Amino acid sequence: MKKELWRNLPGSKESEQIQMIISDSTVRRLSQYYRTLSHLAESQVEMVSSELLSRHIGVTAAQVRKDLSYFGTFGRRGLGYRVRELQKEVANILGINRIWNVALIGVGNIGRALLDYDQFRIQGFHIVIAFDNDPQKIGKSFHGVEILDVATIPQVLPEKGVEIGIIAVPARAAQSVLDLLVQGKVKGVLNFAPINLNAPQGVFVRHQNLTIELEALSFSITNPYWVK
Amino acid sequence: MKKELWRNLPGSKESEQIQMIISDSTVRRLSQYYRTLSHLAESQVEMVSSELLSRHIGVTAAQVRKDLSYFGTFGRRGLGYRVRELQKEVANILGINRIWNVALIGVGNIGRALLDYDQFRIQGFHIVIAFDNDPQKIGKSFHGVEILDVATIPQVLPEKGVEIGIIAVPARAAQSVLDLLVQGKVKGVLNFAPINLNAPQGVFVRHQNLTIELEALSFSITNPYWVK
DNA sequence: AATTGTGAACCTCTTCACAGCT
DNA sequence: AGCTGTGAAGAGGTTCACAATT
Repeated sequence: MKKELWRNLPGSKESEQIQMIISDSTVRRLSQYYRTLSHLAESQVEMVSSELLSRHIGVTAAQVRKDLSYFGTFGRRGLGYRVRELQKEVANILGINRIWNVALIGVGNIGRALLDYDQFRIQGFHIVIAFDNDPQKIGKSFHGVEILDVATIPQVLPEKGVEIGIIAVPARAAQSVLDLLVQGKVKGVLNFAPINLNAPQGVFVRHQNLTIELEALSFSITNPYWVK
Repeated sequence: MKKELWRNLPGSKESEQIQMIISDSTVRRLSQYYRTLSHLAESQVEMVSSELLSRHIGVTAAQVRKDLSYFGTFGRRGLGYRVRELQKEVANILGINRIWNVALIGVGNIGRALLDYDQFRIQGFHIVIAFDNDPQKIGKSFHGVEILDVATIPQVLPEKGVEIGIIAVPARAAQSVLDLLVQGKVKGVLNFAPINLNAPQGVFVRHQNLTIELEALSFSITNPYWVK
């Protein structure tokens, strides 16, 4: 009784165009399931129930089962899920069963911290090249990663097989950097600049805004009765 | 016809206990409205419509008006909102009309980047003290911020007037650091460690997970038909 | 004429509850 | 007996559409 998502293939007939959208919340939880499954696998745990998995993440067991059900049937009724098997399945779903080449733009304090951040490499995201517009930095290397002129982005990215860009430049420069990344044919961008960016259809942009989170904390502390 | 949220005050009668919950999405958008309003104010713009504000953030105008309506009536029909007035109101709502003293725990690569990150100070979040468990670092200073032994957290935080903690330690140490912060009577925590944390009622914890965002990007690129 | 504030409609996500396997 | 997979119900968040106001 396998149920799977159908791609909205270009050539498919009207009647087959069942467009299924996976919510951002589900994707983010999948990433957390993957991390938990990795820990369990390291601890030699063989089987796991949706109940146990859910407690590690802080959601309900039904939520875990529902999330997984969008992609297939991975468990055994009465038994649970095989840890290593499910870990592999989730990696396939997330597309992290491979190496992603990443470019970093902006080698300021945040950029340097990211270059230094082992976790990216461990998870298969390899920063293979960096860019800056500061002549002092261009031509140098940081943590074994070469720093080039931002102007060369469109040319260099395809050569290096880069598909993901990380923007760590000031807000005023972020949109023009994004435009260069688009010229360089990246498919996804992680933006640390606190500004909304316009990307063409098909280029995915996600935002990581450090002050939003602090301000949200400030709100919760200031108005404790207005939050869960 | 002013409508405002009522606090669920401890002494209030049953019938008055109208518990209004503000969603996380609304709070995060408020933070973005504030940033946009600040830019507009710097540019000497006097009035702004919900339509214009919405386009800066990438939401609908109705969404902007609905978000603001939870807290009062700030606009003039036919005219829009006064930029500086609304900016102040949003600052009050978010609780950022003041200085927050912040403690940083973990002076590794991420921690150092945060110490170095001007934006926090500009937005009124002052990192006044840092902690680590590395004897090499304890006693030193970084960017004018003293680094103390994590063991002293419960004692030092009240002395320094710290209400917010930032956890930038490895996952395995994060829960014990949180427990120390709770002893030190912090009210909110921003956690960079990729692990779920258990906090007592009344202590707010938010997570900033850098790899979740990259993995979500990987999902979007790998399955473009399954996302918006 | 322009724009807000807001109930109602709509849509999306989460939880419930139970049939179906192991 | 235990646990998954899932349709249906429920809860929550967003958009619509229009009366009210400047």
